[in-house]
Amino acid sequence: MTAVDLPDLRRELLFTALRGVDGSSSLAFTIFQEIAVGIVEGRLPPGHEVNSAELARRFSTSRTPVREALLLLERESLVIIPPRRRPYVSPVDMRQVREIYEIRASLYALVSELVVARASDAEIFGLRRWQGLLSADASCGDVDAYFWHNVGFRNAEVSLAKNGELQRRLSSLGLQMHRFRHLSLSLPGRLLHSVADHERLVNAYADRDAGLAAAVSRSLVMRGYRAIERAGGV
Amino acid sequence: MTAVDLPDLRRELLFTALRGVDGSSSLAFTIFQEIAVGIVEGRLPPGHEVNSAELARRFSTSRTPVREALLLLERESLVIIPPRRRPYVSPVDMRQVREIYEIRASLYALVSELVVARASDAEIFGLRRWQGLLSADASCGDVDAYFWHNVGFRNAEVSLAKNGELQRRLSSLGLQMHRFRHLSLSLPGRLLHSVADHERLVNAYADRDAGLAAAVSRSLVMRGYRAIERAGGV
DNA sequence: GAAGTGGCTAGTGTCGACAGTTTGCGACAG
DNA sequence: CTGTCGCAAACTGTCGACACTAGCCACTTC
Repeated sequence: MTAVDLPDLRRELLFTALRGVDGSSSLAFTIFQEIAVGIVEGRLPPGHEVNSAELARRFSTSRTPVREALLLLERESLVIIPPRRRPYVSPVDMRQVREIYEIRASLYALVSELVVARASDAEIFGLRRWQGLLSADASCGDVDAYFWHNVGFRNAEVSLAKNGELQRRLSSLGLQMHRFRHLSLSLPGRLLHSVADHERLVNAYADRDAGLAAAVSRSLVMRGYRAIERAGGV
Repeated sequence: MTAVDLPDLRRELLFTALRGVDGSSSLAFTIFQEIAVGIVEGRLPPGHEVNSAELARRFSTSRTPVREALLLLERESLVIIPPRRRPYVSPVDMRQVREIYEIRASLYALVSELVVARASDAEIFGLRRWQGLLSADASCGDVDAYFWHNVGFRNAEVSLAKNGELQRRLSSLGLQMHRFRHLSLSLPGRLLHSVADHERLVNAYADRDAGLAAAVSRSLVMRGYRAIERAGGV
């Protein structure tokens, strides 16, 4: 991977499942992506006010597509639009983090159950490839690569669950979660735990043990939450 | 309840958790509600094309708020907006029904766990009031009243879980689900099963048995799905 | 000096209009 | 009679403009 196409790949991973949802013009979606990336990467901090006229100038377009983009951002809870007032980047508090992780834990447990029920042996074997990448990243201590390969692993997993609605909703939650991801993985020892969990998970898949897979998935997510908690919150 | 305020009450139950999400003008939200009700009640059948110009005329407004309303409808998966083509009411197929029920089952299981962990005894006791209404409706065989009291029960339950994100997402799923609700409850014997389940659920809450409550919740939802399946699908 | 009041500015929500695209219909060839 | 091409109507996406509201500052008043 070069430094050029890596960001594209990342964006791809973030927005794939959401693209289909957007039926409106691709112009609005482009603006939506641009701002969303700015938010999840922290360039636009929580509380930062966004000005539709200024955005329109910056993207050299009128305010109409910008407004639609803002609506899309609101749908993903990245922006809050008070009536008749300026939209602003939504704040992240510890309460919301907890809420999102609770939902994710439940839904990934469901994913695991569905994978066991519906994925073929070949498909499950395909997950081992991702797991291998994760192990390699962890032993290098490459937190960033680990994170993105982790996203890839989860995307692969979710698509094996063969539930499009679930995929869409998890993707939406994922976008939110990327805002505080740096807190979750940068703790010492965190990567090794995570690698061990992934290995247990793939083994549970191979054994077709739905209960175990669900439990591991759930604890994997909640371990991430507790890591943030231990790091002192957001 | 009179015949006048009943529809309002119903609309309230359907849209409460979504209203906060909408930051845009109340005009767009009003149009959104109007069309959404039309869709979930079947007046606008799947595949029906909606014309933004005509809607603008009907609500005596311009096309801009209508477009925003359509975006809101798309966010709830009630409408599909292909690029540069007319939006149309999204079709419901059995696959999607299954997908939604799977997610709902998981999330209501989570709700039950959270209720056990977080609700006070008094709050749990409050659920018994709803349960009483359900029993009464079932013995009268009043399917319609049963349905709406059921919605009330679930809303109460979800609010006891004290997870705002979860509430919003379940509300969104609920809107979808109302499109095929009539299939789920009108089967003979269905109501009695459902009443028994609710009783077991409230008892599990009172006993603070998280595992049992989650299991009952899950099976309660999936029983609804199997009822639709048995009725021959959508 | 503090509190209330009035105008001023920035910015949203809405509107009507226009360009580009899709769709439906009819003419025409095979 | 059937399938294809082309035109006209319809509709979407986008634009610039306007009214109206929220928030702010200076000014007045007690």
